[in-house]
Amino acid sequence: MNNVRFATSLHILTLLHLSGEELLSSDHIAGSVNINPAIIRKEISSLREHNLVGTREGKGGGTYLNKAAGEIRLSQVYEAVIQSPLLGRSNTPNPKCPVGRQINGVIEKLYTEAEKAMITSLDKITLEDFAKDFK
Amino acid sequence: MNNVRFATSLHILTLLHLSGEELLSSDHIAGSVNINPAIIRKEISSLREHNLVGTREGKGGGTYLNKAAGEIRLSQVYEAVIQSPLLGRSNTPNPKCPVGRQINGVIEKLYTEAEKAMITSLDKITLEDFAKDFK
DNA sequence: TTGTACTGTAATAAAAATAATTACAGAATG
DNA sequence: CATTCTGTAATTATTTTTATTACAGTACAA
Repeated sequence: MNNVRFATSLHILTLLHLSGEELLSSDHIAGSVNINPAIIRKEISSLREHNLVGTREGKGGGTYLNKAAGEIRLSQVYEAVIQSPLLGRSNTPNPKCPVGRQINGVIEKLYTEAEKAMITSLDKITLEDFAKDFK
Repeated sequence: MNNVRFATSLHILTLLHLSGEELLSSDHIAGSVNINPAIIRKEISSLREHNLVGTREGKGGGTYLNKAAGEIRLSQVYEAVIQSPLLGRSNTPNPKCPVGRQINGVIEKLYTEAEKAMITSLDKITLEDFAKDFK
């Protein structure tokens, strides 16, 4: 996962949490994250698909947390954002070689285990916990 | 880490392990992984810096495991290969925003924890264990 | 009922990361 | 000293990721 999406989503969610009831516009969020509002809206789109946030369109619209911060686990944020295997891609090895033929299966099993360990650690942390580190 | 390096290194090490005492050339390995020999040599270079393998130059040369497969933990392979944060990069947020100002620190702490959980799971598996899945 | 301020989304372009290729000097062998 | 390897750098190509632009659609509120 060599991108910035997880960090961006955490940033968005933190802002929403700390802003209480107030809806935040993508422009406002973009100003804090320091990236383009269209990217923020796209990211929010993923978060919304995972029911972590809701949005209201039109004038005065914006985004809000769809559940209490204590109910949002960082593992859910990870799930909303992940698109490629945590530990990287695979090769397309030579099927004529016994190792080449089997390695992707073996690697996938390994990666699944390792990712699970990571997700378990994220699962213990809620957005509320995360936000407590901001003074 | 959206690249293929971990998979490549695992492949290399598995071949070396299963080939016993025999030195393997980068050409031979490249044939099984199905990538360019120069990339294999570069990858081997990292593994060698981490003392996982040794190489002999010149005619008849090649690469060999530098320790017993049971002594090589997959966490070490990960360390040899990792170059960017497991969970992705950070933004360069707006320092005028309280959240923007602090978030990279908070994220780093989180990422470190999550990565540690993942590494712990890799640490339990040796190359020997890994290779047992090949029939 | 119309102007304004939002979102959603797609299309495109730009930048960055990754992988592949090529080349060649140097090492060890026989 | 020809051959077969490695090490490494330079270059190019490819893929991924991010940024930009544009505009239709929604909702509010005057």
